[in-house]
Amino acid sequence: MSDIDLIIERLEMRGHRVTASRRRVIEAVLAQPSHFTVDDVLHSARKVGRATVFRTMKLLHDLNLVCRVLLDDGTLHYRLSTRGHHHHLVCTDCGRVEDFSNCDVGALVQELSRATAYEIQTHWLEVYGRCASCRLLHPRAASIGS
Amino acid sequence: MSDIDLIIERLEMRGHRVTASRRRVIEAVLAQPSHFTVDDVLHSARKVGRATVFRTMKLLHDLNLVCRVLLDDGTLHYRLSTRGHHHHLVCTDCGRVEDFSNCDVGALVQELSRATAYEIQTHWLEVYGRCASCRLLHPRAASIGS
DNA sequence: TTTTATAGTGAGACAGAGTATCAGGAGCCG
DNA sequence: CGGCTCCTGATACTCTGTCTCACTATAAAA
Repeated sequence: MSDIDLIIERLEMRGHRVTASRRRVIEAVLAQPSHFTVDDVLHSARKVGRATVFRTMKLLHDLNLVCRVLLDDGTLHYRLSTRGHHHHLVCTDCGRVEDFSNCDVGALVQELSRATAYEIQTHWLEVYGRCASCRLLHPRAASIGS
Repeated sequence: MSDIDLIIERLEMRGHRVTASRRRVIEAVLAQPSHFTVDDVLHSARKVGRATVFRTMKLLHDLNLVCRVLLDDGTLHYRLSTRGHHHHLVCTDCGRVEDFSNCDVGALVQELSRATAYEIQTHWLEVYGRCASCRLLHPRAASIGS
């Protein structure tokens, strides 16, 4: 079963209608590189209204089929979610994004919960750095200044 | 020396002019509760143009006098930065924000760096939960649904 | 297959956050 | 005090996202 069919099945399971526009948006999402903006999808999925692209992205997010990545510059990107809860390591040069989930945030959160009496619900962690190839191409470049 | 004088001194040190508008914005920032939006400052600092408030907030952020908090609903808030690097624990009911810096993210980042060959530059961590008083007032309320 | 209730759509108006422009005003330095 | 610049405020604009509403198409019943 192809990726798109899996997603469509998930939509049906939740009682959402499978429309032509939704198919087009999902196809566009699947055709994107690792991460992308709503605008990218909008340009890729021709013949679909702007509002519908936003609505569909929100739907996919609600269904945990897609997750958000906050880039260094404050812009919000999306990417297909492969696993459940995980975090992102974003290369500030080329924009490549790695997932990681083998993190100790769980322990930190427990400690924090005990210390503050908060009932921790969720967290958001993004890590920024430069990937191996960018470091080879531009060793320690342009890292001064604002 | 008062808070405002400290900030002004910092401005001067970096070669920025100390203007009446900047004073008014800084006073407004100091008068805010723990966290606030640009809009809050805008309403509090009367007689200062919108653009100038944005410019001054950005300036304060660049000078590390103020830091950003990403709320659960996606809105960006500000707060005075008291220490250097730290993170936020945000109550999703009342919006209260706690700082914490005694976190193990450093170890996580080192491990991550070794595993991925990234040169880690920075990270962004926000934790969301419900604070003790909100849990007392509304025990396990309204946590179902979207 | 036809009907039907209603979820979904698209165009465009709207809203909120932030930036660009530019003439005029105010700081800082000599 | 004079003047070079930085800064300001008004406003137009951009960008992202939401709302509205008349219309359409889906899914399920008949």
